[in-house]
Amino acid sequence: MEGRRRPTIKTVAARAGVGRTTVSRVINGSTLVSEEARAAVLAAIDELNYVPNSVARGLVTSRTNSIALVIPESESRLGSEPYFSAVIRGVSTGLADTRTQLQLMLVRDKGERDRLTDSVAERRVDGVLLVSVHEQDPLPGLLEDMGLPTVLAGRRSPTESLSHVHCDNLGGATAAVRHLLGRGRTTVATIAGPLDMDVGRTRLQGWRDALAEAGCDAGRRLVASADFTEAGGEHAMRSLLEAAPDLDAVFVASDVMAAGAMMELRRQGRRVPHDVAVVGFDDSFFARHTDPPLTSVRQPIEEIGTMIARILLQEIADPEAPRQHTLLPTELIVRDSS
Amino acid sequence: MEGRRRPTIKTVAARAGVGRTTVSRVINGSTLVSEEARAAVLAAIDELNYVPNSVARGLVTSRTNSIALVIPESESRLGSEPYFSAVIRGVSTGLADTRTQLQLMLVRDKGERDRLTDSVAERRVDGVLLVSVHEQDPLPGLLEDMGLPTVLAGRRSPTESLSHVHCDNLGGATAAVRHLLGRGRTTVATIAGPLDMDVGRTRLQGWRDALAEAGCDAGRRLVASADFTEAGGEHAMRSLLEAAPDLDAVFVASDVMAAGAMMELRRQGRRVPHDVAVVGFDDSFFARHTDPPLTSVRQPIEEIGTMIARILLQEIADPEAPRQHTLLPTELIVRDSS
DNA sequence: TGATGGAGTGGGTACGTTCCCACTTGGTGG
DNA sequence: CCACCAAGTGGGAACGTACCCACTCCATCA
Repeated sequence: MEGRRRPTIKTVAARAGVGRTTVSRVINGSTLVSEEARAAVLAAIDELNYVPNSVARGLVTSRTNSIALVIPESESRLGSEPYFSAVIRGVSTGLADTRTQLQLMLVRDKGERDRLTDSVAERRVDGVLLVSVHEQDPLPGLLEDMGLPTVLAGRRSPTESLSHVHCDNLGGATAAVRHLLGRGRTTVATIAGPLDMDVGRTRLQGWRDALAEAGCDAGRRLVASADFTEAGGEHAMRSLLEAAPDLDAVFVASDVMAAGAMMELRRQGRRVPHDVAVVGFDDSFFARHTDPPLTSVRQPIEEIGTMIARILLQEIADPEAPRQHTLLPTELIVRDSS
Repeated sequence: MEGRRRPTIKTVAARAGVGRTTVSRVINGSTLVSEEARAAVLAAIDELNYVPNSVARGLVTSRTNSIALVIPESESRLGSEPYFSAVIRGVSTGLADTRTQLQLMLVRDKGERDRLTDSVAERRVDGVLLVSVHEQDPLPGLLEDMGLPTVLAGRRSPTESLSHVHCDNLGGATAAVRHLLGRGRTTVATIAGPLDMDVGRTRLQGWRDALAEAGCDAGRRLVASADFTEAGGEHAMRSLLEAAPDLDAVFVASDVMAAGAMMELRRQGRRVPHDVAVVGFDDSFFARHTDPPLTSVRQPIEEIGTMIARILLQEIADPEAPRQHTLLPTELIVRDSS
């Protein structure tokens, strides 16, 4: 009882004693169907165990009911970076009561990048979610030109034209630095994220703003930048200690980098927080478990994921709708490292 | 220059002055095409910027060139559990030089489970990758009945019929416990994973085996089990300390649970490793950063992901091929917690 | 009573591709 | 000189659906 092929809309129509169109109407919820016909069709669908072929449907509607989540990281960041996991979970939540499927595309090198653009060109997805975009990334512009609905988590620049959702990086960073100053620290350095990303630049600006308003030094020797990886944080910490051995606090633009920085501090015999206070960003789950537990700026990553998914669905439904720019708040979580 | 619709195979054929079939042959690499025709077609494709419509292709070939990765976790495990991220990355690597797309399906509740089976019934994927399967999970059997190629990371039981890749949980667990005994510990408890999962039972068995071979107590009071979450680990540690206040070591079946267990130990004033030695499982990236750094059994998670992807591709290409069962080695990484 | 119109219906067609098959060539064997 | 074949080719059909449109009812209204 397995040999028979899958039933089609035609089979159902024959079984229910109606035309194909009527079956189609029932499936798609049209009201122009008599109760009688509807009941017959539903019974037939149930008996035959019929499921519409989404590929055939996609051919005529030119919709695939699936979206792509693009994670363009060359390094091993997905492995260690809870950020991406949280976004994925949030996106999945945003799609929860939809029939939209989620395609995950990790873009780590040229080859994967080509596969991505091909896939998009083949119209295998109705829209694209972009995470962790760099300022000069050609992909967003490409997608915009193709007219494919696109929503970003984060933004390329303060004048971002595409719909996007991001968190209050400026406010979070200034809050972190004010907190450090409030604890009596006088020489607050920073490990910034990549400076070709808005998130990197904005958090750095927050550091600058807070120091400026307190009349403190915000010289170049107190700034290092890294790529959001642990090794990057370690290396940046090393160069900071060289350039500014007198620093007594560091604001680090991500928890993963902060973990690396703390390893380097320990290696050089600086105690946290006694000698150097440390504040991270993200409030990752492991911030509670570092030695000492890490003070961090919490951002609602999962919520960002949910929102970009919802906004994308709206843009797919109505491509003419105006672009949406959403800003979510951050919150400082104080632990023992500061 | 944007208004025109996408070129189809017909457009290309007209441009190249050949028939549709010839274009199709060129695209699909058939040898029965003259050099002349091939060149003309390739030129036309290039000029028109033609990309085959994969949906139309899928309709006739009944292949979608995409597979599903199913992550069936009701809790917030994807967020904190580096395991899933590593699997995702590995799978992506295994798909790297293929044109196969990866669909991610988080199954957290009944609704998402229904969406999943519908999606599979609609034949929106060519095959399925299953992670973290519970013994009584109906899904693997369902997929097997449908004749849809399926590969598991882990297994339901030692007699698993579906293709799967897993690591040497038994060997890893015994190595961990032997290590603890070798350090002079005498009362080694364990926090096992869920006992309705093979991975939970097997790691528990490894603990038993190692204690038995040393002639040590492996009584029920030394066993607690939890759901691989941090809170679960905390709670399990609490009940262990109640039932066996004399314990001087714990083998924990995952790093995340170990992190929770260490928090509880600290809360109760037990020093790690002085009073209680702790060994985890997974060697997650944060094991180096816990306080103290966590000894852990390393398993090649990413490699597991890559292998299940490759095996699935093989089964899709040849559904009659025999099922494959692969076992990968583990390795104990000793740090300060033991 | 005949015109009007809305509800309900189903056949034809298009979506863009692959595959089957029949057709043309030009060369080779008897 | 006539089969014969193999390489190369292209038209027709099929995949399973949604949508356009024309059609039949039957109630309503002038």
